[in-house]
Amino acid sequence: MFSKACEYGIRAVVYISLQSLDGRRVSVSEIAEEIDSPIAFTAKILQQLSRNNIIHSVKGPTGGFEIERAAMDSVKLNMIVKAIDGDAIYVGCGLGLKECNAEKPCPLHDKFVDIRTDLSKMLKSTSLFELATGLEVGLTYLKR
Amino acid sequence: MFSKACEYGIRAVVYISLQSLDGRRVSVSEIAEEIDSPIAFTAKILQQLSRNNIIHSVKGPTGGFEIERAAMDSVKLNMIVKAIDGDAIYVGCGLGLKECNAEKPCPLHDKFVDIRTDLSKMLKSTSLFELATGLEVGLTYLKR
DNA sequence: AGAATAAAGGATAATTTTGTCCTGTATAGT
DNA sequence: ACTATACAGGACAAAATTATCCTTTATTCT
Repeated sequence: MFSKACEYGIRAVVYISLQSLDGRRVSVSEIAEEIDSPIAFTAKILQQLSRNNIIHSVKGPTGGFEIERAAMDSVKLNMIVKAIDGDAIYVGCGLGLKECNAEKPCPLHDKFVDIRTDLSKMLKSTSLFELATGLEVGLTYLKR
Repeated sequence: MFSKACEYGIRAVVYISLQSLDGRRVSVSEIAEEIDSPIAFTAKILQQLSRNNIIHSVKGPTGGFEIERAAMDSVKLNMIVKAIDGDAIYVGCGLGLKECNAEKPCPLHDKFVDIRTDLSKMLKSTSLFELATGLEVGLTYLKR
């Protein structure tokens, strides 16, 4: 569904959110450790997210990644997916046709639209804060 | 969502179904031409589908691929997806965790289960016949 | 039997995705 | 100013996916 990069990205951002709720800035190595992801690859993904203003990075000692409390509400999953995987998941045809739309639909078009609308709604309505608090309360997990 | 291989596979099988409804057996080159896919790669995928008894292949002159009328009803999309992409799409965690289930869910687990249940239902209930007849009537398209 | 046709299958290549390593740059603390 | 820390970014490597080519096998038709 999502690329590996996107999976790591979401996990990383949720972990950063969780720590930012405690006022803690976190380093790439801590993130990679906690979400069980390859460290250098994770660093690349965090760069992308930082460039897209989804997370905030601070260089130097005591530096690391953080995310403002307000951003945890305003940043939804779809923004993270879009920053990493682009909008292929929203736009592309399920059967890979270049030209596929209501006028000239592929055999799966209508059924796909339904699924994708649901997925899209879910991603657009799920905030980082929601995901981070689930973790905080111990309802959900990020590792393994 | 699906791999390229799977996209080609579905398109190919739908095209074969359409032609089989007319009693026509089709060659790899005709299929690749009609669904706009790389011919040799398509051949590999058809091999897989043939080994999985989803389509029937006949060697030699007048040979090619075909699918029985009864199979068009019994073969659902999920069987094709499974034959090509395996069951990762049904089983795996949305965030890539190895261990993710109702006991120890990832932050997205519940929301993902919903989406995937819908996708799964759709694939399990969509037959080749249904897709092929949509094409036949000119409601849907396979190319471009 | 021989020639032509079409799938099967092995080997290999190109591309994309995933992943690593190393140098540069900013910053905090002494 | 110096040193240590941590992100930024470029170059490179490995693995997976996508794609091609060529030989073999089965079958039909003459």
